[in-house]
Amino acid sequence: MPELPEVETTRRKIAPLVTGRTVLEIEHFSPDKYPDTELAHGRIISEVQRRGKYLILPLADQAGGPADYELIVHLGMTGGFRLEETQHTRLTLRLNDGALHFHDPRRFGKVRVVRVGDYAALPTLAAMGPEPLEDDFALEPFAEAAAKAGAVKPWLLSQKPVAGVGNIYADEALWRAQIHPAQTRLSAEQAAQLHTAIREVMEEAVNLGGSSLGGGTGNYRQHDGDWGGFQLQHAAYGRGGQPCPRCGTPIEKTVLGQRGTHHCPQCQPS
DNA sequence: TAATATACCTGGCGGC
DNA sequence: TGCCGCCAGGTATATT
Repeated sequence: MPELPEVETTRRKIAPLVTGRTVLEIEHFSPDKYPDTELAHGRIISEVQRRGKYLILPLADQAGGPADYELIVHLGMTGGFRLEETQHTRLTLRLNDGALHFHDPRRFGKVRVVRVGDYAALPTLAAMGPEPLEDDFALEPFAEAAAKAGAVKPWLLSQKPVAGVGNIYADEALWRAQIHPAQTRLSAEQAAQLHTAIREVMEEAVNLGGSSLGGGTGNYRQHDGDWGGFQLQHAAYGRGGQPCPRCGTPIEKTVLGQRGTHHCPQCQPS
């Protein structure tokens, strides 16, 4: 399922296909699910930005002019862009120079057009924490918040301490930092380990094009059908019952905050 | 205010 | 072989 590395990979791949293009029409049959998309018609996509797991496409009414609206896209669990229409195409972005199809089997994805910076309808985006791969993801405020936080994994998934961490990368980062997912109030040393682990995991996953998982409908693939490669590096996520790569103890699968959670009971004691 | 629970959604898969 | 029900999980919303 798309988390920050998968969304960043999508951003890099679709940017050359849409930047500078005029939106002729956004076609779909779900006005409730994809509101205000008609506001994009006739506008020019000036660039493709990313904030956490959201893609943000600023829209200007003339080439080189300031953007007055933004097309916001969240891939949900199964969303992605395709060059060809599929059985699960939910929305089509028709441009003056081709088209992109939003493929989303489980319909958890979101697409909407808003005034620039007006994220009132997207509270998670409005309250998004710092980007993990940017300099503003500073250790000090992270450690300060971690010292007061509840269970660390749900805290990470809230997007407030750091942007873009989902279930897979939360499990992987906690495994690397050797912290139990349910631990509360991290020590300064643990916060520093986790801070480093989040950066490492995200950086490696972005470099490998994200994770593609087999089975279920959670398959993430890039717009051209390419698969990511980070799933081959998973140490904990999806490896319940298999030996921990660090100590050999079987990885335990539990449920925490309604989410499947994987950890090593030896390396990540509670 | 914060933490926790639930709904949304649908294809794959295991069990019978 | 076919049917049934569980499972996956990011976000918004409701509840505690």
